[in-house]
Amino acid sequence: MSYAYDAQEVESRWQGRWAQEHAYEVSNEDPRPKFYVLCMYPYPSGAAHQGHVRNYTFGDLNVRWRTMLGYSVLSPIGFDSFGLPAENAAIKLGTHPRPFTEARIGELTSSLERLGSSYDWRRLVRSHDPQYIRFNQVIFRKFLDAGLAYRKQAPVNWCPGCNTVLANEQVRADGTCERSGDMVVKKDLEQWFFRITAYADELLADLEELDWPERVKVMQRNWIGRSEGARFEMQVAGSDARIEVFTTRPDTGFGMTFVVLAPEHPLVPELVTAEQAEAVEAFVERVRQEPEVERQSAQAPLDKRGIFTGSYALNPFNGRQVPIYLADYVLMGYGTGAIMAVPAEDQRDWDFARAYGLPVVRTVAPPEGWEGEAYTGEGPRINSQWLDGIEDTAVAKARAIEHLESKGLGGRTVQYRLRDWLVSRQRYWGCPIPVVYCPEHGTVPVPDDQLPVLLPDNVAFAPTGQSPLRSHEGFLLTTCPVCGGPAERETDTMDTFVDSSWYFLRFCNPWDQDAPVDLDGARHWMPVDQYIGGIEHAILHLLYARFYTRALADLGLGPAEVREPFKRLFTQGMIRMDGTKMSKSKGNLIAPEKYFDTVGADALRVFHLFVGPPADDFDWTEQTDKVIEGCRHFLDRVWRLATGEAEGSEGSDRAASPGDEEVVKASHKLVDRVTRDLERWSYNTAVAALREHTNLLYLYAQSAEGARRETMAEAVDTMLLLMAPFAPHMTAELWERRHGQGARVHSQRWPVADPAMLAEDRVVLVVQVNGKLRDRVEVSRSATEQEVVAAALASPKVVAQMEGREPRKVIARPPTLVNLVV
RNA sequence: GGGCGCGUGGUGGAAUGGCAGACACGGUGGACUCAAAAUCCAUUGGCCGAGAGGCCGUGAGGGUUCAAGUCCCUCCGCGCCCA
Repeated sequence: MSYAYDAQEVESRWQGRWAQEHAYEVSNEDPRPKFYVLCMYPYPSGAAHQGHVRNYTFGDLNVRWRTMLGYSVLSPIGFDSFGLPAENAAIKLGTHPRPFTEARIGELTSSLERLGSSYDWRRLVRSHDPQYIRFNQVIFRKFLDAGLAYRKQAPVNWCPGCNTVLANEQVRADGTCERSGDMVVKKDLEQWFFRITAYADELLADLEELDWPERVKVMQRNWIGRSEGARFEMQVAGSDARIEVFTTRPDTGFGMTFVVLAPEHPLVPELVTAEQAEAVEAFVERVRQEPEVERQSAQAPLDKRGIFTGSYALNPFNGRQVPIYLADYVLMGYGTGAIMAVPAEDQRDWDFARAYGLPVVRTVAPPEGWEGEAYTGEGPRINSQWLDGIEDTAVAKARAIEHLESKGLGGRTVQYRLRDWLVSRQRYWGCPIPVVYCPEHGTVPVPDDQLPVLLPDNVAFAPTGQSPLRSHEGFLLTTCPVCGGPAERETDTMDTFVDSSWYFLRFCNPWDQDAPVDLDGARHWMPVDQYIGGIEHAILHLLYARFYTRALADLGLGPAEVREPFKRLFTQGMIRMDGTKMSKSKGNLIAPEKYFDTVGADALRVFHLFVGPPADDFDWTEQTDKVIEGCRHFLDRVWRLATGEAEGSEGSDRAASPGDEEVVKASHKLVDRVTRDLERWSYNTAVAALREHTNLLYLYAQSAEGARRETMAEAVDTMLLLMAPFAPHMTAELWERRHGQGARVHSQRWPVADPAMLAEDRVVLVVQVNGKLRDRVEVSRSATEQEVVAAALASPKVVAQMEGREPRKVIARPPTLVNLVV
């Protein structure tokens, strides 16, 4: 393979210059309009993989383009450097997570630099830095003071593989850990939570105004899961006990023919009759062993999944006694842990009723000829006394709620699926939770002047189910900040999603020593104007960050007006191989280094931009290397044009001709096309336009009259400007060679197309007969309806198709289309 | 089961309701070369035809429209999210 230029030499030289010239360092006092571009900061797993390359190429393109548009662009980078992989590696290799992590950061940094990414490296933030730990802990303490952080005993998701608790979001739909793949089990433990549910309504409502992919908004909406309904109490027959239930369909209350409780429900012992005691106990014990997902996935036959308690409740609508059952699919953690079962209008209740021979009473009349089972649609109420005949479900719901309120049994309520965020982890490599337990004073936060609480280095990493910090006495044993008496430190660390929930605020002024977030800096730069990352963070990270930004604003730790962190979000597609995501654990990573060493970073960048829509997944195949070669080939063609190496590309100083004019017009069209494509994130078509234009310039250079020197020079300069965000090294080199020492393509203004040059005098008129293309005729741009129809009818091909018939109808869209209907 | 998205040449993909397949990868042919590589040029959806040209064609079927890859309905397949 022989190339037109030495990519390695050119690229490393320009990377050196950009660093030396501080090209992408920005000041908070910069008077230009601001633009904040951010790629989700990476977990440092070592050298970059193609997913990183894609992500950071998109980011860098935006940074360089926005800069050329005249913005003061904030482009920071950091590392999400706490987390399990480093600790697992430490256990496996006998090293310490810190040097391990820092070595991986070094490798990833090198990859990012070799890619040509432009960052303000002075603003680097790493989650494991003592300063970052300190501010993480300051925020935690403020949350604690404000009641946003609290500790409680809770059944939690425990991953036996990772030896730690997981957040709901980290458990996959099949009940396995998203990290290790082990089956997650339930454990009752004392855990720390953040009260994200306090913001549920706001997090839901504010999604509306975000310029985010609709798909991501839908996922967040579903995750928050707001449902309006009623909460009410039911009396247990022959007892003082009351069962509280939540339902979204209070209007179907007359159809409640039984009640179902979660097996863990605290009233269970009280409700179970002597005859049923043994069977219920066995049932409850069995359910306790089942993972939550299996309980909900409805695989096992239903008649094995529930049991009668022997007791009855009173239906508050009609006063009838209904049996009380337990079933594994009712969960204590959601709602009240008890449901009113209406088999006629709920399919799962229907199935349960069938399995246990329970009655079904329809309260909404299904349409004529309904042969289905449960009916959840609209229809007049029946069998419902004072609700009978009402067709509007909303009205019926309101009446039912009024009834409950008037009887003092309950009322309207809003229920969320969203749970509070469980943030404690029984692992070492994370931010310590800054709390001390004193026998006298209980839970005491570590005062600010004693922060940060840092991780000790000399710990044993054997996974025991307890944090390694627990066995480190020097860390564990401390004194109470209040009384000075002996006390123990909290040994759990924070979920790493805590670290990534506010790093974008820290970037605004990472030099501030006094507070996590500098209010002036955040006011200047926030919100992030363009956030770029993977769809896999659609729920977790993005929701937590939105919560954090609001909580910080409310506590005065962030600017009050900054409540949404990410104005615009772009979620890039994944790189896949053989149908699965590329990842280190699957061993199918393709390192970019081999491409840096051969075709160069610019070619790899152009490849990622060219190969398909940025939002779509891409399958890496055996053919991919060929496509990357092709991108290098394209760059070589541009290089040869720009250096005069391509045949005829220098041009001659002849007088201007109509052919030159066409080239000038094509350049203006190119500016227009590429600019619009960048605005709509259509990088693949932008590259296609650039390649098309290159092909055109080659033909121009080799045309009979030859290229005109000035015309060619302008056309090539325009190309270089447009390509500067795509292939920064090559364009920087060519620009300097063409414009002299010190000339910088990335400091130029982005070109603007002259609208007058976009309009052609002559256009192609498409002539259809009965909607089928029959001919193309050239007409004037200003051709009238009469003129285009006349031109169409004059075409010999059209005359042949018409076979002497008169058009029955003529559709004319001058000057581009005529359709003759016969 | 529910919701959302997607099905276009051998391959990746393009196409504000108005010329389907831009731009590439691969293939074929040519120029250059002793030869090859590299480079440059041409050609490349299928079928029929010597050619001019014609017919068919965007997962399947139907509909709306002068005109449908694009809008609507049904079905099939794939993916994602929630169950």
